[in-house]
Amino acid sequence: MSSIKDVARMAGVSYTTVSHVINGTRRVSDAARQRVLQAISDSGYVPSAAARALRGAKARILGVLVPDISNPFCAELVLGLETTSRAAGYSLLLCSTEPDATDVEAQIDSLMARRVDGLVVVAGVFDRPSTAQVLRRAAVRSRLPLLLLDRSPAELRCDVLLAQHREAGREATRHLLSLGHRRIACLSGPMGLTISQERLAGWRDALAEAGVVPEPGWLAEGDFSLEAGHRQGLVWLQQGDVTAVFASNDLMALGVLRAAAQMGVPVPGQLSVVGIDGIDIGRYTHPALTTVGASLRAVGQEAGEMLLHRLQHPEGPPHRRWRTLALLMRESTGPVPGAGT
Amino acid sequence: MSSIKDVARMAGVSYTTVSHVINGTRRVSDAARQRVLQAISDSGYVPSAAARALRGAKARILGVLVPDISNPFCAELVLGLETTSRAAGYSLLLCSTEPDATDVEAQIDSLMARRVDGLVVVAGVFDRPSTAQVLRRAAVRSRLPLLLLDRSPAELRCDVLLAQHREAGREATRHLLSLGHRRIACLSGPMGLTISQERLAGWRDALAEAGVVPEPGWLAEGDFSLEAGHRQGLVWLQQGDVTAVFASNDLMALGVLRAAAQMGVPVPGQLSVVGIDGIDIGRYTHPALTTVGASLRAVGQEAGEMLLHRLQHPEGPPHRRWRTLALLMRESTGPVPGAGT
DNA sequence: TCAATACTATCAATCGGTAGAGCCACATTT
DNA sequence: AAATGTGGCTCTACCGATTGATAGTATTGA
Repeated sequence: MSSIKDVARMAGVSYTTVSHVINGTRRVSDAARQRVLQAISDSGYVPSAAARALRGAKARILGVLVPDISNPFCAELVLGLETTSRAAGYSLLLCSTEPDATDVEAQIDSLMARRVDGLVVVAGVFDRPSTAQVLRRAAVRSRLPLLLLDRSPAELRCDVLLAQHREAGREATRHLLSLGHRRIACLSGPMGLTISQERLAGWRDALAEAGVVPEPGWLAEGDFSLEAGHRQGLVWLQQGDVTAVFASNDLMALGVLRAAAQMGVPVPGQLSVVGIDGIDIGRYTHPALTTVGASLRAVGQEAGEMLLHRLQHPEGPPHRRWRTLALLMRESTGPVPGAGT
Repeated sequence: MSSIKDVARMAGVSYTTVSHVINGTRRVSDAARQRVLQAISDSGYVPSAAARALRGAKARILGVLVPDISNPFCAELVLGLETTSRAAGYSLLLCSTEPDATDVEAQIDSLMARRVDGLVVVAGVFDRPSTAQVLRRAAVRSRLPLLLLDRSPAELRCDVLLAQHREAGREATRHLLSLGHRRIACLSGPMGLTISQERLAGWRDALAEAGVVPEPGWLAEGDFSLEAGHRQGLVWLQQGDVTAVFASNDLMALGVLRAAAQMGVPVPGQLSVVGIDGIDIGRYTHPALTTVGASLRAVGQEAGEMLLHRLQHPEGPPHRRWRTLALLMRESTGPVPGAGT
């Protein structure tokens, strides 16, 4: 790899001059500039980001911590993030922490070592206590700008982009209730995660409002995967005592749809399913997934904008924005069976 | 951010000693070591990767160029890549180039500036002539180890992980033919992409073998998106003159399935659909998608291993591995309608 | 007692850039 | 003619780490 000195030698100038040509930081005669540009183009020279960063400039990298990039929720989010941050000249260092989340701390260390300018952390990642602690320390000690998605820990002063998960869960469940369902199961995400708890609470809220007392078998815990939704969907359908399922995320909801299809249970004729998130593919399944969500690309973009804004204004008060989750009524929910037309 | 000097000051030793403690490069007395470790832990010091990289060490970053991270094909691939590379201590710098692929060169420059140790490039990205040229120059000039997925340009000497796309297209189409289909449409990916061309050629091969002359309306071009599959699916179903669709990737195939569901056309009763790739979600749709593919996580892992191996052995001859695509027969394909039982 | 031999720990050069200070030649002003 | 200004470039210190050379201090043996 050629360095600025090689270029300087080729162009017959000092390497300071090369630097000034590249950065436009000082007047350089046209003759010298031309020779330098020629040398740069001939050698394919690209200034070392490491050296620049070392000299005091920013690294222009954002770290992204998501639980699982193969979950469209994360993937679409990252896409939005990429769009925004690339436009601002930032690159993305991606960490997909699950399922072997044993060494998340090592990943964070590696981000710190690279002196990322900021960090976007998706809720699920933050919910591991050890990870949260490492992040907290990092954010406090090195003033690392942090944008937390869907999580707002009281003890950490950082920007957050939140959603009303409890309300979302409530709305999803209310939607089912309004269709006449009473026996509504909840496939929760991992109980250790705040968003799971909130969405679950929303389900409980809505049932309570309607005077429905959930039976023990109506609640199950999954891990946000297709597989988990599928497995639990089969269980519920075999037992046959719920008419609707509220899944804590879209991927599990799709798994439940699959289970229903596999067992020949018509959706929404015999079973209604609602998810949360709004992943793109939910619009294209059959039946299309009713869900509570919003465009995840837009969320990613907004998250990127918030973080970039913070980089510009490191000292301002923490921002707290809400993303709106709306009921996207599609085809996987319908009137409770036997409601009498 | 604290530096090695701060740590040295806190511990009352020279910063050389701190370095030796961190790296275990030389004997340090227990007393000194303890003080250094304490200072490191107190200050939350993490060595600067930039400074290390500058001093001659590797950056321990791999660049990843994918067309679209929100396509599960890419996302699953990246997940596999992440698993392998993280285990080896490498981080991933992610670039999702589409749809506004205008500044891919800027993205590559930014990767070069960061002196990534290696680069994984997914076929679609390489198929843009200007991008290919930039990559070629970069690979040649700075000996940047490159792993190309699904593309093997004659003029570039680098490692490749290939698949028999033509054979895959042929196999998918043959599968439809073996079910009695004759009127088989092809929803190709962008014609400018090599994989699209190959898969398309496979479709032509199989039709020719069977003595079927494709009609003009049977071929359409999409952009690998759900939306494209959906749109074209509606067109074909409205025209009603094909009994099967071979889609050049799974996402478009899912779009076609959606179109069929929407128009009340039973699959595989009235229409058969086959895709290529093997994305995970294809197993969970209804009907589950018949496709020609393999575990994409495994492909990502293999790609990672190949690239890491290359980093260890920069001088060896280029490797050329084949990933196998196999027909995954699921539920979206069946006998041609009216075949008479 | 002194030299040779470990051990430790420090010094200083270096990587590739950036930027303040300085230098030189020429033009303009008084 | 001397003083001043200015455009164009170079010198050099520095960022944070690594590493070969080196220095200081016990320990050991003769």
